[in-house]
Amino acid sequence: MNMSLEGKTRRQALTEFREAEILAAARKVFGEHGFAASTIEMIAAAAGVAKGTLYLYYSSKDEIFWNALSSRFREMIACGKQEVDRAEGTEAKIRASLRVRFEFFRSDEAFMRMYLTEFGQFCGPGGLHRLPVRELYTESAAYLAQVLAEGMQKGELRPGDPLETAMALMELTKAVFAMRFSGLAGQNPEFDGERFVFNLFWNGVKA
Amino acid sequence: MNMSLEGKTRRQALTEFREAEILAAARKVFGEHGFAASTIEMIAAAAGVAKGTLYLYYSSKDEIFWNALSSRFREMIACGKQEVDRAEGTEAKIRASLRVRFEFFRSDEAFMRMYLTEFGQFCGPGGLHRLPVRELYTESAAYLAQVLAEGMQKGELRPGDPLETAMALMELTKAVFAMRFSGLAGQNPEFDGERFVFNLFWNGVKA
DNA sequence: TTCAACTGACTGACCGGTCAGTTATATGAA
DNA sequence: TTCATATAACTGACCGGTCAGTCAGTTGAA
Repeated sequence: MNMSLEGKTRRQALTEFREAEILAAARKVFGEHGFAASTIEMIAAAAGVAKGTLYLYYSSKDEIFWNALSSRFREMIACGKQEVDRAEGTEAKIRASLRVRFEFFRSDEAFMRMYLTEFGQFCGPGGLHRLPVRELYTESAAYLAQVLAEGMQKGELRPGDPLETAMALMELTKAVFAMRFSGLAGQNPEFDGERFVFNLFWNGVKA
Repeated sequence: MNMSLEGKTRRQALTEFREAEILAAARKVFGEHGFAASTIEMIAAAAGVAKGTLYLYYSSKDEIFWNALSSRFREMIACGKQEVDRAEGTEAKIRASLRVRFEFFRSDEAFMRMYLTEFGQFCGPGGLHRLPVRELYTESAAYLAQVLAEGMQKGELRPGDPLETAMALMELTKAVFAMRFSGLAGQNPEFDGERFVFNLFWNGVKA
């Protein structure tokens, strides 16, 4: 974080730093225990502040959750769009999109765990409709769907519903991380999740 | 339910019926609101009994949850195993396994919603490790993994980790239902989820 | 001295689980 | 069949613990 941009006082910079600290703590706690089992006090403790301080920055548990998840998620979407634009050709664009997602998840375990444990929940039929999680999810699928639609148009990909296919790829990625982190599968250190997902998505299982 | 089997009094039959009623109500409520947001009183109301009555049949909210989910899930596993055994050849076995899953989800929306909203959650890193959900999940993947392993052996399928691949298929199935029911995609009535999942899994997206 | 930042004891709502009391059903003697 | 008794099934007010959110008081930088 650049803490000395012109136009920002030391105070403002400290405030932003504190906000980022709180959100990082929130991701850690929410990722470890899930939304319901996480308490405001756990988050405050993880951030090294008192309970009341959180309410100087955010007005509710929901808002902390939403900011913790969406801020990082939006970074991931932006980065994904950029890399996809940079890549040439359908296959390379799909690989780029996968690479960004794997890198974000690998480099920020708290974020990944939070996404794994809570995102599906919130998007699903019983999800917290009070939060615009669905829009975020849709947005992250949309640019990938665009790539797939063009690939289908050109005849490089089998015809099908691009949005549905894009979401399937995202869910496949999620599944691989979920298996790894829940200890259900993918424990072999030689197992390359990114390669596995791409191969399955691109070629299927048939020999 | 056969309520007049020899050896069962009217009482016993009614008791079993009541138990089933409670579990069905539990699936409905848990599926609609998720575990944390569902209260014992909501379930009691849905079952048409008082709060205390639930505790005559089950000893805790956890136990109700576990019975509601696992009883139906085990039926699905048993049915899947049977159909897979009956089918001949790798492709037919995979199709059979998919068909059973789709049929169970389609025929019992409450169960499907409960599975969608809560299963991943419980298996995941932040999951309720106090419940043996993971074992159930592993078991449901294992027989499919067996089929895939044999297919790989025979050279009909690309080589790979069978368990990982089996779980990927299960997650793909889940994803399709989740999209449909969350209204995010797959809304076109002509969209055939079962066909979509099989094609993607079998052939991949590449033309 | 000023005041923004921070604190943590406190409040009120909520909910899982209990249990003393009520109702429904079965039994069997008259 | 009728009534008395026993017991199983059920009820819902209540209890204790938890936790999101508040606010009067404290701290420390400028």
